[in-house]
Amino acid sequence: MSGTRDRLIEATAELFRRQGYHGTGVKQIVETARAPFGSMYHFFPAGKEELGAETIRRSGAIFGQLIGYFYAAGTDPVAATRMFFDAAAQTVHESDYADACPIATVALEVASMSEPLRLATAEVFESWLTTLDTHLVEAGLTKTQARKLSVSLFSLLEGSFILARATRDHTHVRAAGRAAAAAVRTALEKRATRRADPAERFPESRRSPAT
Amino acid sequence: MSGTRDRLIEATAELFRRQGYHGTGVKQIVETARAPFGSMYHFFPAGKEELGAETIRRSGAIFGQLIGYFYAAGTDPVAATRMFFDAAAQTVHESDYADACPIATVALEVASMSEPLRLATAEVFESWLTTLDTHLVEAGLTKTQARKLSVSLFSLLEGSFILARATRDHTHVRAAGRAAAAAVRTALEKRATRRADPAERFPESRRSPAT
DNA sequence: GTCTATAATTTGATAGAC
DNA sequence: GTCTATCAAATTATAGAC
Repeated sequence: MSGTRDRLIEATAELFRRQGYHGTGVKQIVETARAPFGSMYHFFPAGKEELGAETIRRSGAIFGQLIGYFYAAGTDPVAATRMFFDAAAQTVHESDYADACPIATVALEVASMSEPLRLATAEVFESWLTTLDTHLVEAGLTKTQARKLSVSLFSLLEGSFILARATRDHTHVRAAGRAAAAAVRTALEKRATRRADPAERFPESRRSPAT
Repeated sequence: MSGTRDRLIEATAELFRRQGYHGTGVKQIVETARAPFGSMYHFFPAGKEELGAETIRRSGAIFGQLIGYFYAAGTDPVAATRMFFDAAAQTVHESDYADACPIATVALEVASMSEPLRLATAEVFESWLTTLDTHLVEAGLTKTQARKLSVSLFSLLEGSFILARATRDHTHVRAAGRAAAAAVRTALEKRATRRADPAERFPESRRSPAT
């Protein structure tokens, strides 16, 4: 059917990832997509903002699937974390520091500028956190523990993406991945400890002198 | 003398933080700074890019001083981390999710677009890491340990800023701060352990069955 | 649905009077 | 150094033929 619409979104996604929302012009989008100018406003009557929202959701879904692929059911969360960050670091490096998070740049740009676009980025991020939550809960964490850890994993990834792209040093993403894996391991150990040692349910007991 | 130049930079800094580089027009800058249009090109002959680079360095220096204030000599790094993230979360909240990192948006925007601006952001980030490194080394970590931890602290802060602004939930920054403080505490404990127990210098020994 | 021409506005930047 | 008028180009968006 209308492959043009898809090409427009794919082209926009690629340009947004590298240049952000305001750094990408509509003209550049239709040129990249090899689509006629008028088709853009045919498929997206509300213009750039509508195309932007659609692109954010599409890019977010794809990246979310990638997260789900690494954090698949039955996979060790510690290993998954290490592998995911390492793969991300490799992609950042191989793309010459162009391809990191597909929507982070746009998210920061529109956070205080466009409520529809901000909402789209928020929904995407929330879906990523939910994916991580689910897997961490399967691994034994409570929902509260899982959510806190998911926020840390998200932050370590996104923050290290910023640092890597700015300094052109992808090892920052690997380093953040090591810290992330350690955080996951610690969280899982705490769970194991609590289950194995009921006394640990009383935090006050930890105030006793170290052995 | 020329307060006009300073006002231009200050206005640009404020606009960049909220709207990014491409989302901020030169006209808007001079209006915000209440400066005549011509003055901009008088003080910054190379135009927006030159003003942008100057602004990145200025904003970066101010935020770097803030980091140095929290991580002052003699301060407990764990407490400093918790307090810094909490203060950041509060600022994000009180500014209605407008004021987070002063240069992160610009850093992502220009990473693949302008080498002079990218370099400015890289230098700023590097200076922040160095400030953190110094304090962590004073607290007893090796340079290698300190740098890894600094990258994690940076990433947790920047990543949680993205999440907080997108979702309009500043508690994400607090949560990341808790994880950051925990990472600092763990790193310092490892240091203490190694100093107290020379056997720990041989990682292989940890492979022995748990007691 | 496709494509071109063009409108309307905004962009970064300059010239030149004061 | 200040300020205005203005430029050329790029921006988003529309109209209308095909």
